[in-house]
Amino acid sequence: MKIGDSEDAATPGRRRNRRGEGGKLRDDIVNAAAALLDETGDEHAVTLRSIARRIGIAAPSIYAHFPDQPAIMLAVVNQEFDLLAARLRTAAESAGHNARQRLLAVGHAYLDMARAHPGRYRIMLGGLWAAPAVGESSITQEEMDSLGVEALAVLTEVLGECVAAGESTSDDVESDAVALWLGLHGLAHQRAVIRKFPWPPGIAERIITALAHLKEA
Amino acid sequence: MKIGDSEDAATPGRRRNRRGEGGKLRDDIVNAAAALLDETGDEHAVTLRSIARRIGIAAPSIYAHFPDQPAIMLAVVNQEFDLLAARLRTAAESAGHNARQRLLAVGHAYLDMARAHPGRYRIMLGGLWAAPAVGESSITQEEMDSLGVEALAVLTEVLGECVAAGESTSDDVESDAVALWLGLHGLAHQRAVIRKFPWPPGIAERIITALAHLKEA
DNA sequence: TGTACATCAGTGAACGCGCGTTCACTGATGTAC
DNA sequence: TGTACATCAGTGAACGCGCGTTCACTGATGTAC
Repeated sequence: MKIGDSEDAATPGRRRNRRGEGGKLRDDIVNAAAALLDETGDEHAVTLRSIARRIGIAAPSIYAHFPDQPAIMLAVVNQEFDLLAARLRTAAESAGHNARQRLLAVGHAYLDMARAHPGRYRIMLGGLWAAPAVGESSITQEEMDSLGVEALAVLTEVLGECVAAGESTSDDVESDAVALWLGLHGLAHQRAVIRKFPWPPGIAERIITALAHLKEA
Repeated sequence: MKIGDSEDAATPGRRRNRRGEGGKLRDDIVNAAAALLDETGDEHAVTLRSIARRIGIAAPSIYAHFPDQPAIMLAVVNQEFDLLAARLRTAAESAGHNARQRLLAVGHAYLDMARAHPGRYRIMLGGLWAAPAVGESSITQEEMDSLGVEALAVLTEVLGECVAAGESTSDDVESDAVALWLGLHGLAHQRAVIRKFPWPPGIAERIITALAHLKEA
């Protein structure tokens, strides 16, 4: 390599996929985008060129898999929401049969996921790619609407169990599940954004028990 | 003007400030930045050039008033947090002497402010300019830390009044004020970001009464 | 009252950068005969 | 079994764009004498 060479492809470790395995690059692209979100927390840092650089491909190669940048973001966010729903379900299952413990486990699983990947979480629930992207890009309204549904369903489910078990005095499980989600989100989001705030100890339990109308322990 | 002329300065309406009044441009810059946030919701849309275009000045003129772009963002956010605290105080005063009504008024004032300017709100509380900007730009840590303090103080105050009046069963006013703020923020932020969600009717009261531990009406 | 001058409030051209996107292309690999 | 060929999985150069930032400058306005 001569001095002065400058290429977009920084990591030469990558080998071209074999015939029929071209689809693997799609996963590499989505994972690279997620990693860039983790590092920067900024959706604008996820450019075709930054993704290409990180994987070690040429930028135009991405066009074989995604029509535009918002499509990549949607793929990341979709994957992340699926993962979130799965984590919440796992948390509920692992927590046993006590309704109150199941609900607390789900709430903490939500917060843990946000804390593990603040940059990703910030974009998932607060990304600008959301609203204005529809219409100007390849993203459809249905794809947008279906995003958080699964996760909210898990919350609604465990809250309903609490009511059935006499642990919660909620008079409207659907509405209180939304309220609970918003409270969790408020905490998760501000933790992801500011980090230095002197959070009161037990703030998570405080929010969950209040919004879920749990009886005193 | 000849055909083919192309200038950055789009609005020729502006007249140069008189001697000694150069500082007026500073306010114009901050207001233009806030207006750009309202229109786009995107901090990256607030560039030196877009601000200059909107005011009708040349981009380099900004350097006389701000050292860099983050400094402009901080000025906007500072102004907005001051305005928020003032609105919350006004809401409490206008609501009379009933502690419960004062708290509800403050909560709704918070939500109203977010709803009136979603783009601004999103950046104020979720902007990326926040954490990583310190150190790399002209923004100091003290400036960051002092941002939401006033608004939270108002919430703490009216919640304390509710406890004193026997309207709230909170056992820890400081912590519950933070919890209440986070619940309000969760709702305000998601409303600012997604907008199409079928919010349950009365979701705001539901969140406020639960987190403030208000007794049943 | 008149005039020279300092200063204030900006301007306009230019630079290098990273970006999305296009275009013609290349070279390894599997397949038909 | 050997070989020609189609196709797959990409490449590399180039374009125009908006950006932050620099630099030397300009022209109106208030002030000192």
